[in-house]
Amino acid sequence: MPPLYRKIATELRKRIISGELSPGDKLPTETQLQDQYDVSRNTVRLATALLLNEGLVESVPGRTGGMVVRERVTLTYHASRAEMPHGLWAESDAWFGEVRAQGHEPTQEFELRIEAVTAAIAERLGVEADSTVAVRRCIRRVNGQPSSVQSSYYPMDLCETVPELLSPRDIPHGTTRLLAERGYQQLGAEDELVAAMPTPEEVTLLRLNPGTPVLHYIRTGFTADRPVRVSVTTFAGDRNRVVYTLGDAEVIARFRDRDSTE
Amino acid sequence: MPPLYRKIATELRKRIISGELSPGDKLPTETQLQDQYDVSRNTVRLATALLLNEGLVESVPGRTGGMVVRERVTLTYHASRAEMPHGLWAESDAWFGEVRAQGHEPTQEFELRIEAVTAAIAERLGVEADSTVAVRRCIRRVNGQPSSVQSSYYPMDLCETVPELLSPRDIPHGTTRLLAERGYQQLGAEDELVAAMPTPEEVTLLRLNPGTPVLHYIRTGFTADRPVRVSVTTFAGDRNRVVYTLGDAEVIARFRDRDSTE
DNA sequence: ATCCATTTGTGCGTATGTATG
DNA sequence: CCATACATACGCACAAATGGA
Repeated sequence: MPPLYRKIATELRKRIISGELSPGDKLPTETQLQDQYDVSRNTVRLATALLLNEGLVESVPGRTGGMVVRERVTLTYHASRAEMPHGLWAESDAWFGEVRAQGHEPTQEFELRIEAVTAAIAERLGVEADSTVAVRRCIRRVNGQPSSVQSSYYPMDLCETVPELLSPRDIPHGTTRLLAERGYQQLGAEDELVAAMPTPEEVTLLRLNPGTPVLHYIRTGFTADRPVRVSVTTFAGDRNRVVYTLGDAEVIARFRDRDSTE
Repeated sequence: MPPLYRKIATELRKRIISGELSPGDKLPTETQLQDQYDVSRNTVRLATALLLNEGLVESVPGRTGGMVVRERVTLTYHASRAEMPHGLWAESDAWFGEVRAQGHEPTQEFELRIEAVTAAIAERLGVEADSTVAVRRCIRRVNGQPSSVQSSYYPMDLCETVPELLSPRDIPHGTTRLLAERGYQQLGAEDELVAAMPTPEEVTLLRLNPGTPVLHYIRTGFTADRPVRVSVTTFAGDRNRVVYTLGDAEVIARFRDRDSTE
């Protein structure tokens, strides 16, 4: 027999998932739920806290506020199209194009820092634990709302050959192409994907609601000799999706076309 | 100025992240925190609830219990190695091999069901919204602990040509190879990755602690003509990582070797 | 096997603060 | 300014789980 607050949460959750309550609708107020279930306000709040943590609702204070059922808009990020392997597009160009194609307005802000590496980055980048790296950080927004944060790490010795990396602005045709032009051609990459709960820093950066997980997407790019770049992208979990196309992309495109014309 | 419970959570979080409190260590008890910060028990519990939801700690009731700092063991799933494109391995064989290679003991249980499709599956599988599909469900455990749940959906017409799909047991060399032998060669696939908070069902299935997100991994497999399979894998977010190798896998392997021999 | 001490879990009541229309 | 919603904080009580005496 589950405790009261769980039962209340379960009933409300059902009403949300079934569609009886659709995005934008409001749950009964705390007072209404108190009366309805004949419980204390504290118990009601335990129930709604569960739904908040599941990301099903968000709370809006004020006269006309309440617990509002959240909407889920998903933006797709095509990882296998970005910067690989005969990279026609710069990664940021690719992202801009994708967002626009999905009917939204992309913006991004760049930032450059020189930092000491963390253990996780050092290992992937194949540099000493106490070395410094150039970090190109980029906040990407969709319709003004923060959507993802990307930090790209480059070994310092690379920046001597390619000083443009130290520019705190967008690089016109993308860093991948720039590196290739200077003899560092990215031949392979390894992508890692992890779901996690955000750190408080990520919460403020991405304006995450409580209960929103993030998707960490870590790409390590290799030339023939060694890793030349590690980029860590943090996606707001409820607003993003990462997609890979494997094998023959034609068969998939063909199906999509047939699908949309029928 | 953040509220009291957030300040307490922030201090405790710092001690965990800095390593002052390592996995297995216990936070001060609720009573100790009450005295230490001179707050009510409720406030202390609001603080620890945050850490619980971030997955940093888990609670153990009882005499010697407490809030224990959680350990993070990550298992790697190589998505680009599984079943594609010249598929040497069956997907489950591949998974078994990977888990063993990482020094753990894999087990899995199969289950077969015939179900009406959901909208999400119907769209990906290219079938009518009211049609039925064969669902092969598989719970994968690592060292006895549930690690991921995979549901593979096949259109019913496929099961007439390939009746083995309806077996509620493992298929020796994998369904991908079986389908290929019957003329349904999987030429391409599309993978989608999404971070989400688990449904209560997923919580019980995967024995998830509160505050643990999941990683949904959806693969749609295509023959030259159409989708033949959709598999939805739900990974416990704190115990799994999905990896893709893009481009020239050699350059990455070379670096790994050099790395491990030095 | 029993009881006890400790710790977290659930639940009640109350008061005051803050945001919004 | 007020009414209403959620947010923070206090206090209390008892239940459930766990390990040790």
